[in-house]
Amino acid sequence: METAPVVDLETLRRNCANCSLRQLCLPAGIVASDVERLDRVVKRRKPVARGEHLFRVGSGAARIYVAREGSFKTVACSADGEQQVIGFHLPGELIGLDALGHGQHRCDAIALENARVCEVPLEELHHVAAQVPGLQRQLLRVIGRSMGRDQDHLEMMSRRQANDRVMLFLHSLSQRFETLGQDGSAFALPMTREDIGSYLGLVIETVSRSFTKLQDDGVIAVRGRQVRLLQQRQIADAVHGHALH
Amino acid sequence: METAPVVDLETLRRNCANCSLRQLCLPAGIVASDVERLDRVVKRRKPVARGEHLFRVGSGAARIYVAREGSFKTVACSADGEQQVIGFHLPGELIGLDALGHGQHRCDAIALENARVCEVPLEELHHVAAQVPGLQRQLLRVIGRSMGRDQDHLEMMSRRQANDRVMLFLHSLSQRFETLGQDGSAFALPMTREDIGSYLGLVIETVSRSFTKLQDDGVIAVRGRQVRLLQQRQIADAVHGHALH
DNA sequence: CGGCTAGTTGACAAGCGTCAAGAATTGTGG
DNA sequence: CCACAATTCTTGACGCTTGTCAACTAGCCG
Repeated sequence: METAPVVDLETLRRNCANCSLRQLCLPAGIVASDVERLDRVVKRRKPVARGEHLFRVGSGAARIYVAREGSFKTVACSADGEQQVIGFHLPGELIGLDALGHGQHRCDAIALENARVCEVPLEELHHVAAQVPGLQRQLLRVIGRSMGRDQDHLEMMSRRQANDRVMLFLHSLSQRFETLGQDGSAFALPMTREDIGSYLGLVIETVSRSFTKLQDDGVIAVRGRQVRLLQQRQIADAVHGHALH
Repeated sequence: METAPVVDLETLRRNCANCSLRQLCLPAGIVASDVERLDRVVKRRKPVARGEHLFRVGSGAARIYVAREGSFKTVACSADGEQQVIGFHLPGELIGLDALGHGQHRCDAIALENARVCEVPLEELHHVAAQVPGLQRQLLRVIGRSMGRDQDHLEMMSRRQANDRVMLFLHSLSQRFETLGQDGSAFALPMTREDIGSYLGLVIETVSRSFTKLQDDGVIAVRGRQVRLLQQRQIADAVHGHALH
């Protein structure tokens, strides 16, 4: 058996240049020869099993991660052990930016399903970015998009009605799935109701009741983690602040 | 009268190298000669009057700003005109990062008092950062700190009790004033109760009641916008999640 | 002095958290 | 492949916090 070709294929498939997410990720808008330079500093990591930590609060942050397959949650922990989900990370989205400010992670990152990540050492990224003009710009762009998702999250939290929060949440997920080229009107939630509740500042019972209410109103169809958005119009209206009664 | 020396003094005072905020801002950790290169691309702007907009939703973002004197709020607007304060910006803190993702501002920035800002054109900043190794790192650091404040905000919003939100808010402000070398235990709020309410997801009446309650409990002393933190210990406990009854 | 905005306080009710029980789904070992 | 356990999720009843509405007070500036 010839193993060499298999290794080559594997390597090729794992290159930034051949990655299906490259348009969303750091290589976007960078010429091929420069992508290769970026590629050399990116480490492809072993799969992360469901429930496994990618990093923990307090650990130093010499690198940032990109979800490659599967999704993650980031969880901030109070001193008393109370936890709060502060972000979900779908493929192509950055993980670990929370440590940029003071060099230590402020949250745990946990895989919601069996997943893979790319690992980018910050020091080497800086080195390449100094030489590749587009990379620095693209880095700020993906960081900016990450901040945009955080702002979306904040806008969910600012809604007083649980139903509105849940609708905004579903809308946001829908958009992100569509960005990934997937169906934004029907998808499987990668997280539990508990995670959703923590993320939205609601208890699990309220999340459950909201799903039921939205289904009764014909806005969505839910069965377990499978969700279908039936009245995207009504959801979009809620997103833009028009009251829904 | 010799006007020339006056101009020189003015210019000197306004340089990054002589700025009292330089340790918190982009020049931190950069050697003098490189600070000068940064300095050349930074534009010192006219004062921004209280209530005046620094930028508006939808406007393109070729630059980022640093509050220099006075503070700002950023306000996200739903389509129906409902507004939500998503951030406060004290001197030394960045404003305008919300446009990094898609090139358009997602919020209005409004001066809370008569203020001044420094204006940094992004394109030229990239140019300098590519040549000054420390600047790129420092840029990510200040962006990271900005994200850290956003995370603090999220943690306020995730508290269920209005009192906890207000205490976390006061604690956060206190820390930020101390970072500026000011007294963190007694300060003047630059924003209205309405702004605080919007920022914390509470109505103005609830904010008012929380202030009164905290004062009755001897945790703080409030008189209008003047606040004094009396039991920092109790506030710190609330921050770390220990219940306060 | 008078008008305006900002802030405070009270009464009431609605929405959500809490507690409790049960149903549905997933995982595991025989 | 089934049975059983462990999660995960749903539903109901009840009470409390907070939003809503309203009236009033305190500052501020012309």
